[in-house]
Amino acid sequence: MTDSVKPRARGADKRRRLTTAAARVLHEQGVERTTLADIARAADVPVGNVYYYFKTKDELVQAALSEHSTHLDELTGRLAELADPRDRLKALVQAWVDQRDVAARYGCPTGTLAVELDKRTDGSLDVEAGAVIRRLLDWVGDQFRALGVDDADGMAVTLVSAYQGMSLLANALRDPDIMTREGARLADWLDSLQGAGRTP
Amino acid sequence: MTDSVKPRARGADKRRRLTTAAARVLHEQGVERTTLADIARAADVPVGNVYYYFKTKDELVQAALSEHSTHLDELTGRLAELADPRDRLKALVQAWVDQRDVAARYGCPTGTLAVELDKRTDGSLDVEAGAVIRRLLDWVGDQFRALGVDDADGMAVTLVSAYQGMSLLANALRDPDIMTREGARLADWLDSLQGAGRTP
Amino acid sequence: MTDSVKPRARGADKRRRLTTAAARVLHEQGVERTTLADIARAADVPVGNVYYYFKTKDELVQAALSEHSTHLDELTGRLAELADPRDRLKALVQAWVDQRDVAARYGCPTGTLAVELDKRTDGSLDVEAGAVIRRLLDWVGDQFRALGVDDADGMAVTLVSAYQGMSLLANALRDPDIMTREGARLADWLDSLQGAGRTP
Amino acid sequence: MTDSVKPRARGADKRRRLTTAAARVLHEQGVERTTLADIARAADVPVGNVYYYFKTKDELVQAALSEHSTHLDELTGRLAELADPRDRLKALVQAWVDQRDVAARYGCPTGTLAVELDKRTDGSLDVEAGAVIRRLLDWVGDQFRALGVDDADGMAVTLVSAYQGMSLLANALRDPDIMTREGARLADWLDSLQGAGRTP
DNA sequence: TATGAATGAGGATTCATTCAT
DNA sequence: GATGAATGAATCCTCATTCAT
Repeated sequence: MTDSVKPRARGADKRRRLTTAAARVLHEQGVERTTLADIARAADVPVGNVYYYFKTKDELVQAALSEHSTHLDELTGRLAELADPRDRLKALVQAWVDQRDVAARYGCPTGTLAVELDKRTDGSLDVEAGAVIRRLLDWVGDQFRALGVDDADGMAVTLVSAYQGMSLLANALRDPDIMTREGARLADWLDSLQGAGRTP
Repeated sequence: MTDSVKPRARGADKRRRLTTAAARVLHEQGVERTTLADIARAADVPVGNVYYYFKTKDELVQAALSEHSTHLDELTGRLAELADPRDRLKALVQAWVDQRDVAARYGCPTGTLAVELDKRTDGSLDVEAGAVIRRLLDWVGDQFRALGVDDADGMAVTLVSAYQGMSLLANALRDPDIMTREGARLADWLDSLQGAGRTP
Repeated sequence: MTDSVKPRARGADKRRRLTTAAARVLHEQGVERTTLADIARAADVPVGNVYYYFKTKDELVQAALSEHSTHLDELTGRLAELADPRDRLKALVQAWVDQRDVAARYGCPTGTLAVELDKRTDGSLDVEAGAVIRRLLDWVGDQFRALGVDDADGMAVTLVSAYQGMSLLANALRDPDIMTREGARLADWLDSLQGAGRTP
Repeated sequence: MTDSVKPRARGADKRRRLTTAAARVLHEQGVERTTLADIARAADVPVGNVYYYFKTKDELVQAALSEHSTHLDELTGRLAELADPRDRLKALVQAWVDQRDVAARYGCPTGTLAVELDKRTDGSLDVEAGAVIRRLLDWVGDQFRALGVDDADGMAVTLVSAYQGMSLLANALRDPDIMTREGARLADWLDSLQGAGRTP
């Protein structure tokens, strides 16, 4: 019987639903404009019950951050199957471009979260948002290193910076095509790199 | 008598103080975390008096946006004195780098404002934030055009995008050096461009 | 015209009404069982407006404490008009007895407040409640000293202790007569004391 | 088999643990500031399970009250072994003094519970708290009667009153020495009693 | 114009109690 | 009997906005 597993399964399920809903709604509405009731509604969970799973709103923000971090892991996991680091980076850029419509409407989930959390003077969530970005930087840096370029970490900053910048502009101008065009430029840049890289 | 002028003068002064305070405090704390009382206090204006000058909080946000727009005008005005468009762009980049400490703490004023306002579904402030960024894009595009490069507007997007991206990363990682390094890279890139702007 | 004074007067008035209401309602219902709405209603002030005068619930508790402290001052002020310290102490006891019905229903305002606040592990209100009691102890000690008895402070503890004890018992047993009987016993005891205060 | 008994035994054990925990935690934190979860945790019983043993929170308060009542019985039971009623009363006072540190931190368990419950307008727990105190009064009165003093019940009120008062003061001032000094005074007073008592 | 005061609609959080296994 | 999970009513507190003078 799966019956005996059900309660716990349902509990885990609710936690999952709340996390997913939090990630989505916080991305769409921002942290401050999102009420717990919004998240609860999106997850189809009674408001009072949210606190069984998350003691504070900040813990939900934290969970959303972890969710984005997990998405990053899944993405880099898939990209790891590509043999050539250059192909991995190009596939990463392509993944960004594929998200152009969401980015044009709501920006990069992690980037916009970081922007909002960095306004805080209290708490440590800002640091955690930075940590997710740093993990992306590290992975990108590893690929550049595998490519044999000088200053792999500097190039990682350039690439991720370009991604955050184009997402912000696409969002501010509500124009997904910016993602497409800048993505193409980045792909060309990656193609042009010999062992020693050139700037875009 | 200057007495009769004083009230009006003081009125204009208050409006100005409120606008300046709004620009600064909204940048530092974000729109949602800033209360009218915060701005009133920073401007040394009684809370109840704010509404004489600004009918809603959004009007204050709007005023802050205009303030940033004015700053942009002043900057481009100064840059216009440089003869070479390439020098103008390089000076622009240098101006960004000069702001690195503020950027590392609070991000680009206009960019972070745009990120926050873009989360809204109501109002039109998001559009206005985009408009400020578009004016920067236009000005940069004009310089690239003067330089004689192909796809001047596309390059403008690349440059402004890089600025927003490096500001966001510097902010998220609390590292002003990112601004310095990426700024240097952008300067190199501008130097490497073939164009009418510089004699051989 | 008193019109121009009115606003401030009304403001001060409201603060006063809130303080008085807080002192009474907190005494009657206890700190934890009293909601801000209870106090607001008793003072006939809209709930949201309470926060204009008191930033937190604890500040209202604090105000209630000050109110009791003021009552104590007023009482000792009146007693100071009596020439003989023994008479002062006896009048103090009489004042306690006069409050027997309130004490039988709700206990000593300061004592019960202290009991409740002493359960807290946070904040400093418990200390302040103790301070009010200590001021009573000090005043009583001064009278005993004036009477020329040995160990005036120890006797003060005994007297105040007796007051707190009889109030607690009267309250727990809902029997005001306990106040009357113990009050009489205390008066006898004061009379029996040898001291400089009374000629033979 | 003891197997079939075990569950019940365990059940009784849990009930006991809950009662003991309730008595302690309610004394330390007060009724209103103590959550069922606090008690459950202190008793190492799952929250949801508490309701198998106690239908409401008030029943737990009631159980705590009974616990204190039982402690009183145990104490008077031990004191009954002393032949002289005066010695019994002096031993009672000594028992109070022995608890001085707890009293200085949390007050008399029954007294502070009574103070808190007396603020209620509903329920009957306030009466029950009074009943425990009355049983103490009755026992003390019996001892005074055995001593042959006039107005034994009045003297009982005086003695118990002194105990409650000194506990409250020790608690409010966080000073256990108050218990020691007042205890000594009470012992002297008991010693000084002839058949017909004198007030302290 | 200026300003202290007022207002009420939320919003996060807590918790006793109940319920489904 | 046992227990994790669920529920919703309450409560404190915030704040944009309005008002009276």
